[in-house]
Amino acid sequence: MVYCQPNDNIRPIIYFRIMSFISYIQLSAIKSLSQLYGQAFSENDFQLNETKPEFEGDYTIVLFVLVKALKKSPEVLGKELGEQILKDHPDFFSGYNVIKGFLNLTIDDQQLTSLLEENYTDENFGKKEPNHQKVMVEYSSPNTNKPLHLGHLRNNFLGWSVAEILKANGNEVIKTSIVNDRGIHICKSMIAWEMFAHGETPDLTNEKGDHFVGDYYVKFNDEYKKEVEELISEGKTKEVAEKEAPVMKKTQQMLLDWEQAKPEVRELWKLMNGWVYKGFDETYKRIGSDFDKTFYESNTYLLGKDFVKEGLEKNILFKKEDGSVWIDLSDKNLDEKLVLRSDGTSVYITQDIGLAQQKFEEYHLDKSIYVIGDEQLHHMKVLKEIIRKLGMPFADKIFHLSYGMVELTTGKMKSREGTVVDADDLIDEMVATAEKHTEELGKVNDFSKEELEELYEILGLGAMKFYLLRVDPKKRMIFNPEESIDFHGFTGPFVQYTYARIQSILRKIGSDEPVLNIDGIPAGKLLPLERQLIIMLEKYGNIILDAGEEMNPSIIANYVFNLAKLYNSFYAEHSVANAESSEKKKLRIAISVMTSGVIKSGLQLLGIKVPERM
RNA sequence: GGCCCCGUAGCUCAGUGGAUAGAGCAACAGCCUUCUAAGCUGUGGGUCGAACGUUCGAGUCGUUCCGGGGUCACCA
Repeated sequence: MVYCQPNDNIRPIIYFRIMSFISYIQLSAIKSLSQLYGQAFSENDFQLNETKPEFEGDYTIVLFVLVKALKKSPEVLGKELGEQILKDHPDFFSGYNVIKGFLNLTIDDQQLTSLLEENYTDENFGKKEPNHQKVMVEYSSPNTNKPLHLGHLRNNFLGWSVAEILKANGNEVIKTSIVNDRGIHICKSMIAWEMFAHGETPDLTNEKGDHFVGDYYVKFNDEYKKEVEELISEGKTKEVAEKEAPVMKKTQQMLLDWEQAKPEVRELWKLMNGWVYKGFDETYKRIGSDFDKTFYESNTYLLGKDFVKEGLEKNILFKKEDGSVWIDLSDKNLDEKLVLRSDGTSVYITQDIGLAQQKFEEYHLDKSIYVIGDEQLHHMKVLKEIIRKLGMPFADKIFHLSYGMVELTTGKMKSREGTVVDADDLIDEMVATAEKHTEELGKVNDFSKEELEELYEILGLGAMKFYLLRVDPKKRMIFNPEESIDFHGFTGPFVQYTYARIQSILRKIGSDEPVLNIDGIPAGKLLPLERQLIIMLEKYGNIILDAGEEMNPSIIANYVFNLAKLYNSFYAEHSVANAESSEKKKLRIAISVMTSGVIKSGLQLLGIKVPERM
């Protein structure tokens, strides 16, 4: 985004607050081109890239397109433009070189140290001013008949992180969840509990409520399978057996009773959902998921019926002979879609229409984001289309942030086959791994028990969140237990380690020098790694922008990893505390402070905390 | 079958139409008397699924094909 024209009367340092290097260079090039060749240019007339490490320079203008337009050889054009840019912005650039069709520009060291000095203690570096946009992010949205599993974790981490990234881009964000607290699946657990529990409760068995209820869901399926097999052995067909199994009939009756608000059914329902919520809350608290507003399907499942009536009157919807109501989407390459059953009850999509409407009315949203798996791409497309056809104004403000399934190395997760990775178990395992590694290394033996436990949580969850967020959400991912448990390389703990390492340096230096108030970082020749770090730090603002536009936390994860990697190379090469001169020491302290700040900030956008020591 | 997504190193993944396609893991070889070795440095490993096409230039864009997945319920 371009905010203003570069002007030689304004010192470049001013731009640091309002404009990224890359924007500044782009405008500089446009201006110098116009001056040179007497015609107007735009950012589409050339390409601006980061210079590849094997060449000298920081940013590169690709000249080929210009070569064509201006009918000059790349060498001549590059030289003329390089000279002109340097002449126009002598403070900002210190040199250029032309190789083939590439004009490589080098930023002046003084600009880099100025940028560092301006920003190195700024906790909000890279984040944007409020843009007065209201965005709702719906995520998590669990069923209350079984505990959360690995797939839910990807959803939760993704939703939470995207919400944070959107906040960092200046949006006002409302996090919500729609709890799927009613329906046949809940009744299954309820029936099984009535049949087999003999009054047991999570308190009596000392079990987490969601797991407790989930166990009865499994028991239901076992019983159901048994009954179906019995009926088949009595000579019934599979279809008939599945319909007539007594336990299934009971469950369907219970659903009807629930809908008629039969008190004893509602009471049991409330009781068992209460157990589940208690279990969920524990998990949510542990993984850091939170919601500004929770919708319950039991409150929203009747919504949307008004629109059916209205749609019928406007002839947008039509009724079939059996009384069911449909919408024809064949003009959008979609089929006819049922919106009301023949018995007059609503289907999933009917409530979705109603809830969407409620969200926009209640919160005056500019955008509504749904974090839902990609198996519902079709459903969300249909929903959007129906809303558009019904003439609701917010159809284009609905965005489905779809993400791929998490699969295991052994294949897909299936709850009925017991091949799910339970969320709580996985977290425990990751935290235990963190404990194991930490004990082996023995660096924090002086920590109290409480401090150690906190550290294990930070590291275990950091590893897990990073593992699930480092891949493009759109792609389905394979969960490899051995790899996920690795704390080396492209992992959360690696990045956390870099942070802790910097804190260690600063603690040691801080005792005799003020670390956070360096007056005047001296100019001077920067070493390659010093330059690279400052240039990389400067990019953070654009990274936040990209991640926001794409709604993709993996952009942050990749950036923060590369930053940590670069710092570690720097660390191995140059000493901060024992720098060659006091000027270099000041500079490197500032680089270290800013690096740790950006790491902390970036990880925070992923929902990952940083330890001061590890 | 229609529509949608994916195919890059042994594995997991990066890669705004631009220079010799990059990381991590795994393998191998080095580096702890100096700021945390959960680290650093190096080596090996690729017909970017295939073929055409567009372009000065294609892993990236288009078409076709091959392979994998999803989806097309009076389920949620």
